[in-house]
Amino acid sequence: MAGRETLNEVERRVVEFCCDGVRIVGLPKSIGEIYGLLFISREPQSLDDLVSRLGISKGSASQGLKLLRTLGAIRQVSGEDSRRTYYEADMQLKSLVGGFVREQVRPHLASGDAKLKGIAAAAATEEESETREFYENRIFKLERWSKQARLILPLLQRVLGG
Amino acid sequence: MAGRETLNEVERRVVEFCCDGVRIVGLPKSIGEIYGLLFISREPQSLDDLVSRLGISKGSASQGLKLLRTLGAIRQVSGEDSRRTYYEADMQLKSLVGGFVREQVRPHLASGDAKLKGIAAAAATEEESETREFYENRIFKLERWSKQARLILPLLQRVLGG
DNA sequence: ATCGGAGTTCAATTTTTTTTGAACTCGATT
DNA sequence: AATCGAGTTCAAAAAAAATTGAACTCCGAT
Repeated sequence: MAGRETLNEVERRVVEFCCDGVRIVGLPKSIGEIYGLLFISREPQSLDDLVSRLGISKGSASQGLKLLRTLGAIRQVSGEDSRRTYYEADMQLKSLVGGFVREQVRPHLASGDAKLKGIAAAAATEEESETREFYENRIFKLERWSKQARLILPLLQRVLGG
Repeated sequence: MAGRETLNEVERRVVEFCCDGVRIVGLPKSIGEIYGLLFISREPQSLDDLVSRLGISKGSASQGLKLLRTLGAIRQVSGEDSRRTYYEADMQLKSLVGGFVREQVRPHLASGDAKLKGIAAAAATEEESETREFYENRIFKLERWSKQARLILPLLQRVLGG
């Protein structure tokens, strides 16, 4: 059963639902397909199961599984064939969001902060004092935004998780 | 001054910063450029100012302004030439996020909910009772996620705004 | 009522992102 | 030590998204 080559209606719909979901957060469709199928499968699935049931390439499946692993959205488990690796979905929204924040959001915030420093330095060289003050005021706003973004993250965790 | 054709260093850096920002939330670069330049300009800018200073096409500028207007991220104001429309940036993070949620997030949540109904209906036709129960359990989880996503939104508003 | 120019639209083009597939690695099997 | 096959890699192809630009609309001035 775990190895049949087509999706039933529930599976198809859940896979599509997950595609929509990952697109919202800017991840490619194949990620949603893989996660979706793992999510709605009773048995753990191997890479080749995903390839044949979703009709995607080995390359996509391999890369998709890799990303989902780094996000902590799936888990490796053992299955019937001892020399394959099988996967199942982690279902805690908390850990999905946590992984996403850690891997995709925090790096951006960090590089944003670095860029803000550069902007401030450039503004400091502005000679006309009114313009310089205007710039400093604007930069202050940007810095506040960055702080507020950071503030959201632990809050998210709290709502979803503990 | 408002009409010069190049960006100074502060302007360039702020524009780039905003590009990065909008990419995170999945909007095209041109949106970030336009918002960024309005954000860091002391004078309101017209469509043609944006075209010449950012080096983008009229089409892009027009479409970008339209989207930013629907998000409530910019405001129309009057400027020196009475027959042009000038714009300035709305700087309240609250209203930016509010507009984004209203225009880009809520519609997805709504269509997601509709799809969940379809999944539930499909699951109800599953004949094997263990599988059906498994599906129902999974669908329950998806429904809970959807609820939690909605829960976040007002919370966001509260942190950023009121 | 015609003209001029600001702004919009959308099909074609360009750019970016995603997916593919064939060559490869590596560990287990004979 | 040669083979098998699961999984990875990455350059090339395909698909998707953004941008352009030329034709258009609309309004105000002549």
